[in-house]
This record gives sequence, C-alpha cells and structure tokens, in this order.
Amino acid sequence: MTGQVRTVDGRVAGRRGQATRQKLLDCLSEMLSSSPYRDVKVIDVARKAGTSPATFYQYFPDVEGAVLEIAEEMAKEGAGLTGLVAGRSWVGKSGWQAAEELVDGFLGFWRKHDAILRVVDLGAAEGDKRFYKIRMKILNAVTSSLTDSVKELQSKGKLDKDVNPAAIAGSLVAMLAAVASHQKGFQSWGVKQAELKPNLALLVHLGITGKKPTK
Amino acid sequence: MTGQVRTVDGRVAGRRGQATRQKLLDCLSEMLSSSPYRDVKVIDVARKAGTSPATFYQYFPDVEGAVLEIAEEMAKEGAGLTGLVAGRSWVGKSGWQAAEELVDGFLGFWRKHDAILRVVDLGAAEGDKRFYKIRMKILNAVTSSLTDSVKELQSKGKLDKDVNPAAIAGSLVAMLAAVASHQKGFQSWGVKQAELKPNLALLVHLGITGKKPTK
DNA sequence: TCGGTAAGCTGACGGCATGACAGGACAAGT
DNA sequence: ACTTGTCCTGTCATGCCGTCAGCTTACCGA
Repeated sequence: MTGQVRTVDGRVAGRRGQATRQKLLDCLSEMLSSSPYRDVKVIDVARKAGTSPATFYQYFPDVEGAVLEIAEEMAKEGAGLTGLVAGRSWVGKSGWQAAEELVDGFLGFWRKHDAILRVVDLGAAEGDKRFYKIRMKILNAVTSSLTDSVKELQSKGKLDKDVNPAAIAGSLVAMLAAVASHQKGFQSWGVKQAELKPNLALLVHLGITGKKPTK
Repeated sequence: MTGQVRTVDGRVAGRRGQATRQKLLDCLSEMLSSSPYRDVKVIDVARKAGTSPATFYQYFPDVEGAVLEIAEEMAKEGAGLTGLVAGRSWVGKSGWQAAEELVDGFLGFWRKHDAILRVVDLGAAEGDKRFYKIRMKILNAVTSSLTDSVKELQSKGKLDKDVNPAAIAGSLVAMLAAVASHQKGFQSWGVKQAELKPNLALLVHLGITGKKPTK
C-alpha cells in the first residue's frame, strides 16, 4: 500500500534520492513561510537545497506538486486532531474544558503549519480538488467528531431538533481556521492573543450546546 | 483629494487611457475567476484585453498592483455592508431577523467577489500590509458595528461582562467569511446551501446575545 | 489649417524561469 | 576492474518578464 517513492520518470528512489527529495521539500516549506506563494520559484528552492532545478523536476512535476506533497504530510499529522473532541462530554464544567482545549489545540496546529495551510486554503477556494480533499481531511478530523457530539446532545433532547449538526460543526471549525489564519488581524481591533481564546471557546460552547458554559 | 489616474511613468491618463486601464482590470478580474492566482500571467491578461504586455506595465507595476486596484474598488462597495448591522435591535424577533439578514448579505457579497477576495485573503495571511488593510476595511464595516451591538447589550446587563465584544464580533465575522469562501466544502458533509444560512444565523445570534433566538 | 505637445501603444530586446534530455558521476555487488 | 542501476547536472529550446525607444493618435491654441 505504501507505494515506494518514485521519480517523475518512474524510477524508484533510493536512500540518497529520498534524502534530496526531502531536502527539497524542507526548503520549499521554508520558502513558503518567507515569501509570497506566487513568487516561489523552482530555481530558488533548488539553490537553497544546494542542487539544480533539473533535480527538482526529477522528483516533482512542478511547485504545486511539491506543495501537495507537503500538505499531504501535514494532513496525516492533522488526523490527530480528532483526539481533541472524540469522546468528550459537553455538559457542565467538562464542557467548558472541552471547548477550551479544542480551541487551543486547533489554533496551535494552524499556527504551526500556517504557511502551507494558507496555500491549501487558496487551492481549495480556487476549486482544486486535490487541495480541497486535503483540507477536508484535516477539518473532517474535528468536524465529524463535533457533529457526533451535537447529534448526541440533540437525541437527548438538550438541543433543538431543527439545527443541522453538520452545518453547526462545520461553521465552528471554519471559524477556528479563519481566526487562526488571521490572528494578527485581531490585534488591530485591540484584541490580544490571550483574550481571543476564551472568547472563541465561548462561541464554540454556545454553538455546540446552545447554552452558556459553567466555568 | 481624488488624485487623477496616473500611469506608472507619471503621465495623467486621459479618457482613452482610462478605458484601456479599466479593460485590463476587467480582464484580470475575469482571469482570476477562471484560473489559479499563481498562473495568471501579464501576457494572458493583455491578450484578453486585445493589447500588449507593455501597455499593461504602463498602468500597473505588476499583477499584484493591478489586483490591489480591483480589491480597493471592491472595498468601497464593501463599506455598504455596515448597513446590515448598524442601528439594528438584537432583542426578540427582530434579533433573529437581524442575524438572518446579516448572514444573507454577507454571504452574498462574498460570493459575488469570491475570486478577488481569496487573493486578498492570501495576501493578508502572508503578511502583506496593503492586502491586510483592504481586508480590514471590509470586515471592519461589519465588525465594528457588531462590536457596538455587543457592547450595548453588555451595558444593559443582558450579557456577561467578561466577554470581549471585539473578539466575539471579529470571530463571528471571520466565520462568515470563511464559510462563504468554502461553501462548496459543506456539500461534502451533506449540508445544502439553504440549510447553511439559518444555522449560521443561529450561531451569530447565539454569539451576539448569548441566547437562543425567538423566531 | 497647421504645427506643437502630450497621451497612448507596441516591437524588440536582454534576462530569467521552465521543463526535457542525454550523459557523466557515484555506490554496491560480483 | 566491470556491471548495473541510481542520482545529478550541463545544456538547450521555449516562453514570460519588464523596459525602452520610437511610432501613432488625439487634443489644442494660434
């Protein structure tokens, strides 16, 4: 299943090849953090990795292809985000704690991978199915768990029947992602980082349970 | 104040020049809707406008410069979004109506300008202050009004004192923007367009007032 | 009517990135 | 040393970028 790493022209990559490949990915990742996506050139990545453009094209069809690779890697790590929600109780104090930890974990993940995530976001918004799929993979990790939580509360009669669990969960997750992408934006509204989190947690808690949290 | 339109080399643009300039902007706008931002080339825009690349560079320093121009134009229109919130009452049935109309108006605006907005979003996320400023201009139109609404409810004692109005308002607006950018994403969770809006309105209402809406 | 002046446009050019290929360097086994 | 398959790069054709000089067009005052 874990098909060997292959070059563009079909050869299987050996140890040395994989190292070069990885180095190219690392350098690309670094460049994405420091310069606009539109201005990232193959030649710069290759130079940074101490190799030539031709080598780059041996392992990736183009910049986009390499970006997808990095994104895929990140998506694997993102699967772990499920743990932030799965099996959590949303009643009483533990509900508030669940909200806080969800916000914290999510923002941390997004901040860690912000450079690649904004490219994924762009690709998805532009309608590229490959990026779209990766974005879904990450968000689904959280959204589907949250959806289940909402459904459960609904079935216990603690929540109106006419809310759509998936819509609520999806919207809240989208909110977390958006806020994480533009954290700096809040500073111009006079909102500090530390203040942001509890307010996000409040919104999440309100959205999931329909009630104010008991802290 | 309304400085004349000027070419890159300082000449003032006459009627014909402004027409060409506008045509270039229109064509660029169209291209942004149909192809990835990264792949939009000056030569394509020029060809589409029936002119030459050199002409493009007479009016804009580069693609980014032209995009900023389009974005600025849109931001002016975005100022009208204030009307969706300003002077609204958030109590009782009118509160639910306010939430519904806010969601509707916001999603409509975002959908109308989705191509340019995703580029603005990217630029802002990458830390480009010019894009960032434009994004703020649009979001502020709604956010500051919403912030006022929250403050008012707070001063009347209808809302906890420890919530930060700006953080709440900003987060809700970010949510609306994010959901609008990725509306298609919700379909894969089995959420239809029409279902999405009332659920978003519910979240907005909950966030602003802290209470379930009375419909 | 006739220049004069500024606006408007483009052909052409050096420079650089792209993407493909063939051939040389290198490591490992025999 | 020889073979085999991996790995890298020099080189090349192509195409876009960004600039400039110079040509055409429109406007205006005499």
